[in-house]
Amino acid sequence: MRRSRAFIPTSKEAPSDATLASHIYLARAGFISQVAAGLYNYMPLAKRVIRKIENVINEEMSKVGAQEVELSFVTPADLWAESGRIEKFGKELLRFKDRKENLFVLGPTHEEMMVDLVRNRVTSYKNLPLNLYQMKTKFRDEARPRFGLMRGREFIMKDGYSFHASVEDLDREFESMEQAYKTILTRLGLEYRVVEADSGAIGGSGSKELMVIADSGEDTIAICSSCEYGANIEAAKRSFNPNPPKAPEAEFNKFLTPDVKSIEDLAEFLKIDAYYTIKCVAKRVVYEEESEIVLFFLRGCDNLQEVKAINATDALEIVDVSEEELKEIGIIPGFIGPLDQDKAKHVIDCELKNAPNMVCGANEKDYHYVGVDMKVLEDVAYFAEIAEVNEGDTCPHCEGTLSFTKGIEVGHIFKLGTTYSEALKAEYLDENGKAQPFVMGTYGMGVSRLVASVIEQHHDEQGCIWTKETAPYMVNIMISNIKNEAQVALGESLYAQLQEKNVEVMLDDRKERFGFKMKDAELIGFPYTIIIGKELENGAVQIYERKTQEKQAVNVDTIFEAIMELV
RNA sequence: CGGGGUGUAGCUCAGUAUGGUUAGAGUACCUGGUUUGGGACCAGGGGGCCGAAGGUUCGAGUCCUUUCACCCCGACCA
Repeated sequence: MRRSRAFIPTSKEAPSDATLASHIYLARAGFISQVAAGLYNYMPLAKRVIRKIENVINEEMSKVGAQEVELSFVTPADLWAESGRIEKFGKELLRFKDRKENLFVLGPTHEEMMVDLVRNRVTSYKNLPLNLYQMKTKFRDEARPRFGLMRGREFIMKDGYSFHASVEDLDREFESMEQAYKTILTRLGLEYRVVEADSGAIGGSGSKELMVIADSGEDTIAICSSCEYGANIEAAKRSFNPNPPKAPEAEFNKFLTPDVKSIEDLAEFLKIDAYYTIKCVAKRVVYEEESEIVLFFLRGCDNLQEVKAINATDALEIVDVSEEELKEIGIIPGFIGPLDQDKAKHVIDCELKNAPNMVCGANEKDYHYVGVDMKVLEDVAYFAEIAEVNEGDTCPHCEGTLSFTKGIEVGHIFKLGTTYSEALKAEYLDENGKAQPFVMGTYGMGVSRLVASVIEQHHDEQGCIWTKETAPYMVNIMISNIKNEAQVALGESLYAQLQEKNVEVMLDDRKERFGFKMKDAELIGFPYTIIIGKELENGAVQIYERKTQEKQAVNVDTIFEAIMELV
């Protein structure tokens, strides 16, 4: 492409609202332009990057036997009613009626559509397994889209779905897809981590997220210092503390603790470690039809993990509750304890099961119990994992310690089991001629989010630094002075030669000054720029590598071979 | 969905407290000239329903009411 003809509106100024590097540079370098909240136009450069990422995905998918399809973007609302997700998704589903008053939704994901496509067409175990996927625009009417391509309402996702006759076969496919996804991210030049994730409302027996490591990531992940373990903080586990602080020794006793309400005060007042205190987090737990106050008890040194709390209570959501609401039902904030607690339902963190030497509220103003042995509640209370892991906690799989880092969720793979096939009555006949629901897996990867992720990981103050597999053009040929005939002649000849070799090449033939064109090339982020300039008189040109910002002199006679070596 | 903020030239923003010539700057764009190794300079030029609708006033970018959009924090997010 000739730069003079290219539609690449670069700008010195970033959009006023852009905060992320990927948003700023993709906008400034003329890749994307915003249309409305969470909606972006992809301009030629972005389109090329997207296509390159899609090609990598396609190649890896075809290696593992997945087949590409494309389902319609507009989906009948009936299907969503059939699976029950029309309520679950709520306002995120963009709904509308056609001229015949039929209700449709723009597809936010395609489980229902894919099951509908396969049911009654694949009817025998002999035709399983089957793995179908598509690259498709998705639409989710998010409450708060943000961060450019990172969290748009409209975005491109690769979504794949597999169908199996057994859980074992699903496990095999899941493993194969995890490997394929890892290969894809490695090829794209991304540093990532595969982590265990919360399966959430979609259910299923397992899910893993592929996280691109970046400070700007919206997810917190816990990773082990010595083994491969990594997990989203929503799902992260830990081992019991192998070296707990020294336990306070006391006979079971009600103890006067005037005005001591917080865990810090309590630990200070009794001169004990917060590890031996029991904290209560009161929340309102919301179900489909009703809501109620639930008391969550955990160690004073821990915090409630809301996703775990939701899973433990089967709730739709959990919201804060005021002290007044607690007093109304006879609960005394600051002195809430699990013993003889009959005012509200409660959930106790599983680590407190059988824990001795604890201190907790006595459900009476200004009193705490000391010397509590939680064993007394062993058979009567509901224990569940509700505590959030802390940095420094012990890995659940080895002796290592956990630390936190931020990640961008670019992939999520699920073992769905039969959730959707049962809901949508999608069945096949097994060896005995008996109808069985498909065992399913689903595998998502955010294509447009990957575009942003590459830049989050690969940029500097000058702009984008594309990796080889993602670059919109591999080589930029810069003619420093367009009035110099020798420079133009060499530029044109190299341009033709590289095109001949199918190298993706840009020829900067604009009538601009050297500095302007360099800044532009750096902002866009071509991996290599061939600078044809003053040194041409002495038979030399330069190769500028974007990543290192180094210029290397090359003899004119060998420049073609030199650049072919690099690309 | 709660809290906050912003809408003026393609883009980034002044101007709005206290209403008053023809609404400004930088940048981008067009013309001409100079310049040609780090977003260069000089001269000239085009570009605006001041988010929208009502209202107050002799007069509204500026005051009042309504509304829409976008952004930020949080909640939410297979």
